[in-house]
Amino acid sequence: MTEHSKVIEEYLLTLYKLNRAGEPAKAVTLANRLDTSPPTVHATILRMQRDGLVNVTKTKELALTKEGQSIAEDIAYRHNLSEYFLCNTLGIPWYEVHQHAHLLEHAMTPMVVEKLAEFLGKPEFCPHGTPMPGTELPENTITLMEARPGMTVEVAMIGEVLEDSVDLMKILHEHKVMPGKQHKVIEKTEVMRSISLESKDGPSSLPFHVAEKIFVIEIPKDKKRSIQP
Amino acid sequence: MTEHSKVIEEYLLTLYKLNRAGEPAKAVTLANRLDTSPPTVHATILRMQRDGLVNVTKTKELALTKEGQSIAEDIAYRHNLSEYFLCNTLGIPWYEVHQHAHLLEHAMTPMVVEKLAEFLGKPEFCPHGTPMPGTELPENTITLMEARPGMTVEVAMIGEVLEDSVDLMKILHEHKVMPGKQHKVIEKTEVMRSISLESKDGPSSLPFHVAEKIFVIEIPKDKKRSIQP
DNA sequence: CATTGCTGTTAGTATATGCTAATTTCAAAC
DNA sequence: GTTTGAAATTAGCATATACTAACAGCAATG
Repeated sequence: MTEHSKVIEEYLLTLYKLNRAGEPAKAVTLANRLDTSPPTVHATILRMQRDGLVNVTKTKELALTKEGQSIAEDIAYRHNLSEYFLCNTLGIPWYEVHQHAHLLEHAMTPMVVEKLAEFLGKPEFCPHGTPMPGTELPENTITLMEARPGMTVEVAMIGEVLEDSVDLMKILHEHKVMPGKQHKVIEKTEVMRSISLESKDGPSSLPFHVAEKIFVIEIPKDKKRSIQP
Repeated sequence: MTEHSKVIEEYLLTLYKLNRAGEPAKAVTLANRLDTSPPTVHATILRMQRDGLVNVTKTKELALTKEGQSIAEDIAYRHNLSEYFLCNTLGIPWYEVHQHAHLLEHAMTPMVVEKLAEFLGKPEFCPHGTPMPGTELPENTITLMEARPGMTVEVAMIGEVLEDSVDLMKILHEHKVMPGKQHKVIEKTEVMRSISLESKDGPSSLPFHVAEKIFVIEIPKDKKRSIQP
């Protein structure tokens, strides 16, 4: 497993995240996510193919090779571990750790990863609730879009796409829409294209495109708020 | 203070260390330290001049500009802070933290630096005894080369040039030639070009070129070993 | 003073990463 | 089936970072 440039690592991680989110991994998507021109993405993908990191299907889908997958998981782990550290050890707010981890993830030797993981107690989720590679969200996880009015849900994970906007993250933070917090689904209006919630910290309203990226678990009535006194 | 590439940061840091060690900063030296060909160094220095990071004197000496100096200090701080963290928090052996810090130093945002410094209690020295920018070694620090037989000395700092060789560092570690440890200077032989020491952990012998890079403080007889029970 | 040798510099290349503009391809829509 | 529009690709270029080979400049040495 040779070392790869920051750029290549970024591409690998993005492909990995697209896969996990079940979104099609095409060159355009990379161009958008990475804020890079299509020709540049094209050239980079050629190099990645040459180096055995991705394969391009007939339908132009990008598929990670074994090697590419393995490296991508490694980067994702370093990223999530960094976020956990920044948040829980250094006390940087959970809604802005992403950007700092973004740099650190490319600068950790295997020894640092190992020792840091030990120090942190081998966490299985990052502060946004994203499971480390190898770990999964509970079976009964649904998106907030799928939750029905009347349900009480506990936030499990804030989709990684949302992490890119610190502003949005900050708003989620202010409304306590964060892993571990419970909210009651009040209504889902097509006209406003938004979902309104109610928690002990007050009401919130989330547009559909955001609700789609928030993963929650339904809490049976009798267990409501049992976790948060 | 714009952001600069890893490469430029390396050049700046190397120039900074040469300055502090009182060694002349020429292009060849950079080429050797950075293990890079002279033409490459030449080209890079041109860019650094263009960007106002260094000036080249008539005698071809490289001098950091205000800007260059300030950035270099910042990198040195990030490096030393990383080493301290890796050693004292993660428990990575002091003799091998350098290589890991070498990567981290280029990947820390100002916020991470600030929070990490707070978390670590604002240390003033790295595990090799190198003072953070702004801090100085005690006035009475001398090199081991300057110490005379019969003296008892306490190691203050392992010169940064030595850090590059993990093998050498490991040997220093095994002989407890590390910051805070006391040794008695037994003899200094011109023939062997080495200095022999004796500590409670046993005898050691250091070649002159190494002794030149080890900084120590003389311990008055009546205070011998007062620090290490 | 001429030679030797280190240092610096030029010339010529290569690769990774980026861009814009233009062109091709292909599937979906009319 | 032809049109249309998004996606992919090609062409052409720029910059940072590398290298080797060749040459220039200058100081120390004989």
